Amino acid sequence: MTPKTAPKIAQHPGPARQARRGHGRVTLQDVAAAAGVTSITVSRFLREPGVVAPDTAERIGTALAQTGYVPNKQAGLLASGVSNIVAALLPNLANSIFAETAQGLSDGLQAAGFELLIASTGYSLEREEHQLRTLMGWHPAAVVVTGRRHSPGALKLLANAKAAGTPVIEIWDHHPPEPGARRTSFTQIGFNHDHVGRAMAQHLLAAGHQRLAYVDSGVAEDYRAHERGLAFASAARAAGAQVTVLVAPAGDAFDAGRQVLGDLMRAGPPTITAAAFANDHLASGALLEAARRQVRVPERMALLGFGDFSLARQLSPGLSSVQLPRHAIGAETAKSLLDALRHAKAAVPVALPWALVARGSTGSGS
Amino acid sequence: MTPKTAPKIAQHPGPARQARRGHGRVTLQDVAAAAGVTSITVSRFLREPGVVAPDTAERIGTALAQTGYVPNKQAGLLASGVSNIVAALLPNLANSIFAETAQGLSDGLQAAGFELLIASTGYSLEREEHQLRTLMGWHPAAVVVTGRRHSPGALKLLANAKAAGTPVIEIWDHHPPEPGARRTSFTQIGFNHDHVGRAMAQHLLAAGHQRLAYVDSGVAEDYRAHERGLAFASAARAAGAQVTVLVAPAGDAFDAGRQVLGDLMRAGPPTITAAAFANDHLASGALLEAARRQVRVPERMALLGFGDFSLARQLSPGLSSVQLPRHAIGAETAKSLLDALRHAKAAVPVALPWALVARGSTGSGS
DNA sequence: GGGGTCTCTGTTACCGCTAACATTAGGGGC
DNA sequence: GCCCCTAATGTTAGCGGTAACAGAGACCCC
Repeated sequence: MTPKTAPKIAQHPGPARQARRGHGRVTLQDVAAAAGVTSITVSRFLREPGVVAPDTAERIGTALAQTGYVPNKQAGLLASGVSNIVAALLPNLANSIFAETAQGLSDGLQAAGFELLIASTGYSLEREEHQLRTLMGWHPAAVVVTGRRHSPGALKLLANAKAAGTPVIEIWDHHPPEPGARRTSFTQIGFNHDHVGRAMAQHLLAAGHQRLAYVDSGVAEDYRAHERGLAFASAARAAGAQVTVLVAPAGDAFDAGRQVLGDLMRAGPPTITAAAFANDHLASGALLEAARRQVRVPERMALLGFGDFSLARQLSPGLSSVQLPRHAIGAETAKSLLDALRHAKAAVPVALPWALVARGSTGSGS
Repeated sequence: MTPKTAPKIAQHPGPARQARRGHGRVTLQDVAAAAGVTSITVSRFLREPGVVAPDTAERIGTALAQTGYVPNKQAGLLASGVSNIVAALLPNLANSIFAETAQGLSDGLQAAGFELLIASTGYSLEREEHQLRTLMGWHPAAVVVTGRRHSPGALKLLANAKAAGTPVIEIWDHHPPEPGARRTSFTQIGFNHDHVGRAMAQHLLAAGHQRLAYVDSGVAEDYRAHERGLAFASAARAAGAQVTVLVAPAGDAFDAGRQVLGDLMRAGPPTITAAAFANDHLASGALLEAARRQVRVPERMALLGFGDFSLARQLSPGLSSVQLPRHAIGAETAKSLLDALRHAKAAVPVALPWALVARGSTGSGS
């Protein structure tokens, strides 16, 4: 049996080659045929309706509606060589902290006709590299990654991208380059976690506490939480206070926070009187557990969170926390990116504001 | 000035056409040249390393490492005509309810070499249609949408996709087709919201309540929450109870829940003694507000949530709620999808289990 | 030793679309 | 009438890969 082909009519010599066309989808050619023009005219019409003659435009419009044409992005991007894709890598989407950033990015990019391709890394550098490798296959117009720590392979991919003129932005961090480090530097949009850690310590010190604890995240790879802890500890110690660092157990963050409260109460002597947490979930768990155990907050134990989740101010006493530019990081990144792409220049780094919100759990109001 | 071209060496006649190649990226051709083979050999090596001779494989491996080749997905997918993309549309990513579903989908698909393209609709049918139109441009291998209600335009797109052999799955719902409705039916993977609403009513009735309220979501387009409310009300009324339906104000869901508690206390006579909520955030807000006002839960007011967020069992009393197959919906969808694609058949619908978890807020334990 | 089979690599054409250049028809100035 | 210019559309050759088919050796068997 010869392969299935259309009957040949006076065709040039050569073997019957199996046609690859026909995945059943409507192409520009089909639309063009229906409108009595060639495909390029339809292509032009789609990008700028004004350039074709009014009656042609009308026929093309009808043809488009009739056929239900859906443009093939693969073909379009390949042919034009320009990409309207922005690739973004976040540790996590389930966590509201990053979901809002994603939302901010998405809003800003969509308005400008860009598409967002998101992947999550689960805080693992290995997964980040793998995801990045996959994303780069789409030849994105820009790349957004979270934080300034990456695997060597990922760094190479990012450096290559930057060298090829693709803007690369690191979000959720804003840190001066390490003195000795020799690596390509990328645009940073976020805030300085050292500053936050220090401010958290100062807030507790100002309330008169001298025996402090920092409760680090159970996610070992969350280096930003770790950095805040280091800054917290060093600021507190510089002021003559004592600091214990605990690591929250893995699993449900509320439960972990509950459990940590027990550890905090048991610690000493000397007794710990105030604790700062890597995130609000942990802190909320501790606050709820304190209520259950009738531990007086903030008198016996002051609690300070990070992230200012909407739950924080609902508890009683309200949870003091650090309010973050969650959405702004995404929005600013989109802005910076678009600017860089439009003017073919590097994206500008941005340091975004954060604020320590004092509530009842560290002493002030309710 | 003539356009910049390479010096021509005894080239065939014809005008100098400006080269379009050269976006600065490494192509298969470059790798092939470095390895001393043709591009097709490298292409084969990439997909199945075993088919090329061992020493060729080694040279190609070296060439790949040297050049830092990143495959161009646009070109690959276009040429092969097969897509490894699954497009998914969810109302929201910031909401943990859907984030976990996305995670389940992503896990299942990534293991099978598929890529997930996610977009969010913000519960708006209009945005859904727009996003769907955009996503279809990638010619995905399968399409996942949330719920069974779509705009006419979106329905047409989905029907076209299904007709072209692309599996289409509706998640988070599982509902018998409406009798009169004339539309293409798609595979559903989720649960029946009528059943849940009824069970919520029965739970409160069994605890002896006769004056009930259903607090609907502030998101008008969340028809599933609305359906649960209708089923709740009709089941309760069938049992002789009275039902009031409230709509939560927009804005922060905790605050809305707090506010609703006030409304519930003020309602009557006769007094309302139990309320079911469209989600756990609202219910938690009400529960926290009840604690603040020293309203006794469940004696004076029983509260029942939906979603069983991790916060639910942390409060005291614990919030009774409906535990949902959040992750399973994603995982099952991935499974069903992969099966359908592998065997070129329709995806099988799945009804997934949910469970009403009784805690202190409706009477039982702590 | 001839022919068959297997392994490996190459040639050609094409995926669906767009950039660059070409062509045609009509309009206006002199 | 001729020329030039503009507006509208067409022709050709890719983008960077992959499918289908072809061909060159090596090996084996009778």
